[in-house]
Amino acid sequence: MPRAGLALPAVITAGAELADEVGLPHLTMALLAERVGVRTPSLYKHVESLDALRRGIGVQALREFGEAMSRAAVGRSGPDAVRAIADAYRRWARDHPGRYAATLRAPAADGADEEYRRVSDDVVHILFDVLAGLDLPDPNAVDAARALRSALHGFVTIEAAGGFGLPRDVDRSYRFLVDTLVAGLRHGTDTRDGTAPR
Amino acid sequence: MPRAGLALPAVITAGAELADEVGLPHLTMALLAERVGVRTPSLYKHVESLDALRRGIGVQALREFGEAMSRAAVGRSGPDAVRAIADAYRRWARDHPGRYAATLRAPAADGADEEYRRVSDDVVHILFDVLAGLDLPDPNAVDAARALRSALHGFVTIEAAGGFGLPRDVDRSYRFLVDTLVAGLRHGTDTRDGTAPR
DNA sequence: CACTATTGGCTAATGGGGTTAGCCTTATAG
DNA sequence: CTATAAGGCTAACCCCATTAGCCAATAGTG
Repeated sequence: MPRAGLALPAVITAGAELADEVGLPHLTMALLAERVGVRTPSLYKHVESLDALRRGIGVQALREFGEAMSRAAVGRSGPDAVRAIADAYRRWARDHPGRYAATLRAPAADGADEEYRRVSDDVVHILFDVLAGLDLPDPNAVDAARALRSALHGFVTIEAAGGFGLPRDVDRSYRFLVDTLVAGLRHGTDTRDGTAPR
Repeated sequence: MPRAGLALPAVITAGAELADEVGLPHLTMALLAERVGVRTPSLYKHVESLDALRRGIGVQALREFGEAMSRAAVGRSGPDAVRAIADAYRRWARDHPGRYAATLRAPAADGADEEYRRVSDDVVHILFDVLAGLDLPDPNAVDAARALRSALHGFVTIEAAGGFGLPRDVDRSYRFLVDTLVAGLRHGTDTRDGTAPR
């Protein structure tokens, strides 16, 4: 019954581009409205709220992000694949800072965000799979995936915030991080108590 | 000449507490004013702007954070010290989410933020020092410090955002991350080309 | 102890951002 | 061709940051 729906996904995409340009915290309904050539209140015919917009950007971004990483892994295996994925991870985050920031979201109330959790899991599975090709001595792949994800996310975030003193050497540091982690995973942790940190 | 100065640092501290309670993004001048029992505009007699408040919280937080980590390291050395610091890092970040978030700041224009850079460097030096006691085969301590910092920050951030699916096992995953990284550092990366990632 | 400069609080006001309500036009389905 | 609903608009509200300008209390100073 309705008319041509050109807006819904287009608005999200425009929002994502804007977020990349001005930073997610500076993404504003007013700014987006101007960008798409509409008065601010009109946006609410397409998006429920600013928060919903951010969520939409996050979901869309996770999809694109996952695709980019998958693409980077094809035809590679082992440590080479891990490195390729790590590079793709960092490059994508740098090229899409607003989208990347939208990727991390507070836990949406009571599982309301079914879709979000799904795409998020998809991305984690990519890490999971690439680590599976590493013949890890330690069977706990969940821990390994979390470790890799933490390392990549942390590095990329600190870099984006300008947290590393000197701008030079950052590429090498990233390579070092990835290689060190892979080396650690392959040798296994020589700790044998399963005690949680106090 | 002025009168008793009870406000300046107290306001920052109150702001830090509030940030921990409601989250840094929800920290507002109005809220803080209410908290300290004053009308909103009065805050501007103590703080230049909301952004300055956040910066102040960040600097103060970095000091406290550094102290907590130093305290955790005394009497320990080697991998044990690294583990202790890692635990202290995570615990502090969990106990002070608002302060921790304030810790990461965009690069303040042109070196305007001398003080910030200093306390930030202090914290990095702690990591630096604890890694020095590890007898690393690879002399590049800067890379090692960045790696450790990235890993810890990434883990803590993802955890705070509720990014890990299941809440259980997180303690073990953290331990795994730290041990894996230490193992990797000790064995050295078996990569020998210094080429930056493409 | 009185005097005065200054601090630290207040009210009023401005501008911007999110959001809602209600109107009106226009394309589309029938 | 026409009824309908999507999609745009203006007006209005509330919350927040920030500035201007006023006033009381306080702390040095004589």
